[in-house]
Formats: sequence, C-alpha cells, structure tokens
Amino acid sequence: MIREQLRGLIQNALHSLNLEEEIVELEQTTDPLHGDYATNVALMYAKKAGLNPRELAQRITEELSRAPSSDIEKIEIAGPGFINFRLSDEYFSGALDNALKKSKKWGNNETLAGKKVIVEYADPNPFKEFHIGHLMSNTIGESIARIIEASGADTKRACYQGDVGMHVAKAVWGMIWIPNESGKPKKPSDDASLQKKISFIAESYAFGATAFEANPSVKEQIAGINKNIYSREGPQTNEIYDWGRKVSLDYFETIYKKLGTKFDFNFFESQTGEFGKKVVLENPAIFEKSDGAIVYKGDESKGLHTRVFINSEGLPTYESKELGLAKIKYDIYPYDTSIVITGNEVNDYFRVILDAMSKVFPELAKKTVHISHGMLRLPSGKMSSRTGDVITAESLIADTKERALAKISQEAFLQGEKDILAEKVALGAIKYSILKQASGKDIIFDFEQSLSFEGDSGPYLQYTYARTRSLLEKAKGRDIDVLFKRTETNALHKVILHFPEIVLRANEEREPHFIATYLIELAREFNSFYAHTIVLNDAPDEPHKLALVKAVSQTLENGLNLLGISAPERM
RNA sequence: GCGCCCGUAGCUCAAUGGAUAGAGUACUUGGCUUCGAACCAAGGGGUUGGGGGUUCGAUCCCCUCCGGGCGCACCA
Repeated sequence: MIREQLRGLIQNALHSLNLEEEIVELEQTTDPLHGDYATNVALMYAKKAGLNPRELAQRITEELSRAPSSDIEKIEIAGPGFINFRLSDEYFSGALDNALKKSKKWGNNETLAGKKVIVEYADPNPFKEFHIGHLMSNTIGESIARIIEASGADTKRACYQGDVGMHVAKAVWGMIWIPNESGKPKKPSDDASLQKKISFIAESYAFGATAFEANPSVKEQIAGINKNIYSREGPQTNEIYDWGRKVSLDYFETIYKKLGTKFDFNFFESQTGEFGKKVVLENPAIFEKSDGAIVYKGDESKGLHTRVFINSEGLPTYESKELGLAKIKYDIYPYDTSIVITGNEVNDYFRVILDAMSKVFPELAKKTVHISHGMLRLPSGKMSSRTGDVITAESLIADTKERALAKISQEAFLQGEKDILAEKVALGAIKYSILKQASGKDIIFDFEQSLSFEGDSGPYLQYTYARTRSLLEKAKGRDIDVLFKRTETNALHKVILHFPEIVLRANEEREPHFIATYLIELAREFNSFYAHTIVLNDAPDEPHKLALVKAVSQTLENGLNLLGISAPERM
C-alpha cells in the first residue's frame, strides 16, 4: 500500500539525518491544496533536531528526493512545516486498475487473517418485544461483524437470549392470570398468527410487571414461578413457558431474516446460568457470601462495584451467566477475540464481570472486548415495555416501508418487486440513521429527521448505486479502460481510492460510521461529477470515465455491504 | 454523593493533536427536450457549554465549574 511506502521513505530520510523516529504520522489529506498525503514529522522533531520546522522539512525533502519514485509527482513544504506528497497520475491509474480487478474484494484487508473472532449482538429477550433498541444493537453488530470478516478473520455471529429470569417469570405469570372481557382463556389458539401470539405475550408481560410492583403477594408468586422455570418443577408453568419461548424465538427468526443477519450460534441464559453458577461455586476464594447471596467484591478504588453473582434464592444473576457464557463460547469456538456488543447501560456491570473473569478465566478475559452503543431514545423520552410505551422494530420498519412505497414510481415495477424494494429502502434508511454516527452515543430518534430518504441518508447511497448500475447497463459493449486518453486525475478518482484505508480504520476502531460518512462523500462526489460530465459521449476519454463509474459502483456495493445495507440495481 | 459517558451551525451529526472546524436538514434562489431530479449548483448561518493549563499548534489531552445521560446488591 502506498501509505507504507511513503512511511518507509520518510523513516529512511529521518535516519539519514540521524533522527531516531518514534512515530511517523502520515495523513491522507482532504484538501487538494495539501497534496494527497501529508506528514508532520518536521514539526514533531524540529526541537530534537535543533532546527526550526521549515528548515528541518527542507532537509527531509532533500533526503527524500535522493530516491525518486514514479508514484510520487511532487513533494512540497507548506504552512508551518508540513511535507505534502502529491502522487503521480501513473500511480492513480495503477491503483484504480487494481481496485477494479479486486472487484468484490476491493477494500478488504488481511489484518485479521487467521484469527477467530466471535461477535455477539442483538440479544433480545424471549417473552419481550424486539424493539428499536435491539434493532440498533443488531445493526451495529452486523456491520462490525462484516467489517471484521472483510479484514480476514474467521467470523462467527452469536446471539444470547434471556430465556430465564424475572422478566420471563413476570410474562408467564401474566399469561396465566391476564383477564379478558368474556372470562375465557386469552391465550391465542395454535393456528392464530405469530403476530397475535406475540402481542398476547407482550400484553401479559406488561400485566405481570405492573402487578409485580403493585402487589406483594404477586411478587411472591412470580418469584416462585421464576424458581420453577429454572428447575422445571411446575407442569403448568412448563407448558406455558415452552409455548411462549417457542413463539418468541420463531418471531425473532423472522426479524433476523428481514434484517439480513444469520447467527451461527444461539446461546440461552437457561444454559449459561447453570454453568455460570457452577463456576462461581467452584471459586469460593474469589466469590464470597454476603447476606445470603454470593457476591464479587469489586475494587472500589478502581471504580468497580460489588455485584451479586448468585442471589439469596440460589439463582445465578446476569453476572454469573455472562461469566459462564465466555467459557461456553470458547468451548464451542476457540476464539482469539470475543466481542460482546450491548447498550451502554451495562457498562459498569461489564467492568466488574471482566474483573472477575480475569481471576477465573484470565486467558478469556484478555480476549474479551466489550463494545457498548448508546441508547435509541425518542424525543418523548425513554421506552418502557412495562407501560407498553415501546416502538417495536417491526412497526418501525412497516411505517418506513409505507413512506418508501409512496416514493417509488408506479409504472416501473411489478407489484412484488415494489414491495421488496420498499423494504430494502426502508431498512437502508433505518440502518444508515443508526450507523452514520459514532456508535457510543445516544441517538435521538425522530421519525422525520432520522428516516430521511434524501441527503445524508441510506437511500441517497442506494440511489447513487442504482444510478451507476443503470449507466453501466447502457454502456454495455463499450470500452472501459483506466488509462485510455485520460486528461488528469480528478477528485472523484482520488476519493474512490481512499476506500481501503477507511475500512482499515473502521476495523481498528470497530466503528462502522467511518464507512458510512465515507460513502456519503463518495456518492456526493460522484453525483456532482455526474451532473457536470456526460459519460457516454463517444469522446476519447469515455473509457476512462466508465472506469470511474464502474469503480464507484463497486465501492458503493462493497461499502453498503459492510454496513449491512442492500444495494438495489434499480429503485 | 461517587463512578463512567456526552456537550460543535436553528435541528441531526462529522472532523487521526495540525493548515481556512465540515456535511445533511431547514430557509432563500437557480437547473429536468442530453446517460435516473431520492439529484446538482449558489447563499447566509460558529466565542466547538464557561474558565484555566499543557503544546510550535487544542473541538480533541489535563484541571475546574455549568448542563444532560447512564450506573451505583440480589432485574437483564
């Protein structure tokens, strides 16, 4: 890669000036006035060299020009002492040619080659809704998994679902006791729609959760059900539990399919709980008894809390389940890195879990990385499934799809195609709105603002892609050639070539938004080019223009794929 | 109260310690008889929450204050 080549040249130059460089910073510039790459080494090492920055830059430049390269056209000193590299047209042609040859692999790298990585995300709870917060986790997780995959890792996707615990007990209690107007059992019949069954479970949960807080005797009953679910000692609870669990899981599958996620592993709390409890009990030196519970005493000076791992009922909590999960995952898939993606509300718990893990499974703790994302909040405030104030992923997708349908021109598509396309566009809008910003921060989710189809949006990228496809379709049979009769390397050409470095950075920082913002820049550059240039005009530079269009098309396709957004050929 | 995160244009967000802090949106205007107008072009809009410090250079690092979010023992 050109970056490494330049870095090497700078290092050599510094060496010959007897400067022991520690860091060579090399920046890909955005302003064409600053060339294509710039380094600040002269500013950094001026003091050490006993020269003023511009003098040092002069010396370095002299050293650099001793070994001319056909890739470099010009080296300039600018501003306070930056050294700017302008690359040659020859380099740009070769690089574009290379991009086209790589095709679907354009942008990929090998930084994680040979590594096994498992990525866990989404983590919805059976018996509760799959709401827009899960949608956020799924969108970010899927994109991170794809970026890691594109960096050469053997990647597995995992979903961890809370099929036991108090929330389940509340829902089960609700399903048994929820009244209906005619006094008959409210549970939908087996041939009822999945949607109907899911609504029943959600209502039951809300009913149970409210009663739990309002009525101490209900609280006791629910605690009893909770125990029965773990031990499977109640025939009535078992039956309704098994029914609800299956309905929930079937329902989630339909959502994953829609979202384009395929999990390699499903883990359940019913499984991690038992094992996690065993691990905790086997390590009495690490976990101690306190008020009838078993806790891990976090080091307060490091800001760690004391957390309950096994409650006084003898049941494992979230913490010991997570501990067990790390090992269960490893036994199935011996990972080099395990990435767990959750909302940031569990940050402090996770720090305690990792601290405990560093004592129980030190080698696994080192391999575990917790990534948290912000909350998806509504302008009205926080969602609550207890009060029924939630937006489910399905309803959001359905509403957005309606709006997309309204924009699709009537005559151009068959009815079936139209529906599929509207869903792609809707998901593109939703996913992009989540991925366009740094994932650690909360997103204030406003329908009008967030789900735009214009400007800084998913559909803008999809539209641009469809445009390139349509143009390439019309150009069938014509020559495509990066070199032929090119006048000069334009801005679009350069932006295309930034792609691999963007993917590299997104992988290093595990931040999909670098790709999202880059694709917008690329699309904008292309649309501007498109508005000012007639591509198919039989002019001598037509083959080169077509090469640019093709490269933009491929870059958008690959980039959208990394975001988990589909790229329709027409829209 | 303690800990972690955040504060950038009216709004939603970018910016690898670098050069003149950028996009979208909204608003005002212009462009479809040329390859797709979900597009393009132009315009105004900023004490980067306040104050101090480190640095050749700070939106970014440190301190402090203000404002917001999340968490702080048997829910996940």
